[in-house]
Amino acid sequence: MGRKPCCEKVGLKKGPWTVEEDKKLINFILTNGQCCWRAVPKLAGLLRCGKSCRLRWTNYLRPDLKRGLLSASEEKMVIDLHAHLGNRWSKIAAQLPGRTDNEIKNHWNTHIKKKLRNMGIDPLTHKLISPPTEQQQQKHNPPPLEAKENKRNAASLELTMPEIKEQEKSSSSAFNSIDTNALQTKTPLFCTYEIPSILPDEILVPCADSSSTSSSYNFSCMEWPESSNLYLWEMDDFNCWDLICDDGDKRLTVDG
DNA sequence: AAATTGTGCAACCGCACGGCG
DNA sequence: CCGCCGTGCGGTTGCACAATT
Repeated sequence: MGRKPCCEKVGLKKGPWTVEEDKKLINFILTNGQCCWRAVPKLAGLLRCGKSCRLRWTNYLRPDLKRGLLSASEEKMVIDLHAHLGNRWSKIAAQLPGRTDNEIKNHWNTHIKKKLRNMGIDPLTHKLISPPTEQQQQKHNPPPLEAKENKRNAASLELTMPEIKEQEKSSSSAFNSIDTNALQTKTPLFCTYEIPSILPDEILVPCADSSSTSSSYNFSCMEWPESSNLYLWEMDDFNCWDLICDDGDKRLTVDG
């Protein structure tokens, strides 16, 4: 109530960061470490608000970030953790070294949600999407998909199911926890109403001890990819930043 | 080839929380 | 205890690029 904005917005730059700005922020943090974010833009000579600087650093410039798509095991972890924690992306990200909450949130919204829906699982509750009543079925025949996903879903179902089945075969599949019979009984063009009625806890993520907290959640069962397609920065990778300095016109890219 | 539509992701916004005086 | 301040979090938006028509 009546609280001051986090920063004086007049004259501040918004939108995508330039290489020049990245350089300034990186140089500042390497020299001074992470201090009061509010002071960072001023001290670093940036026309950004502190929030923006923090976000840029944590989500993109941090040297310990992994780049690239989440591996199958990471995806599985995200699903498991989401079942426990809900949309607490920062808590989920804390369990996935090198991943940011923003990245996981985006991946969830664009990939995982879709996959779970295609499998007849509600991404919010991690339970089977309940079959509609007869009335509902009459109202919505054929059953509507979410507006934004209609077209793609209709086109991709044939592609996604074999993918899912393929993943299923893999021991490190992101979908190990899903009842395989439920999948095998479905045709590529299955709809959610064809899902066999099995109890949600039969197909859903194997929850850890309910008494466990997010910090004590045991992932010893998880397989950590040794050399996935991920690109993990190491200390030597700070050298990447030399490229930034040498190449002022290009956007900062660090993906292999 | 051009126009339209869809997708993925970086970044922004506003609120909540915790520390401090 | 209260209010201020800085920071973190989660939801949402905007835009570039890809796919489709």
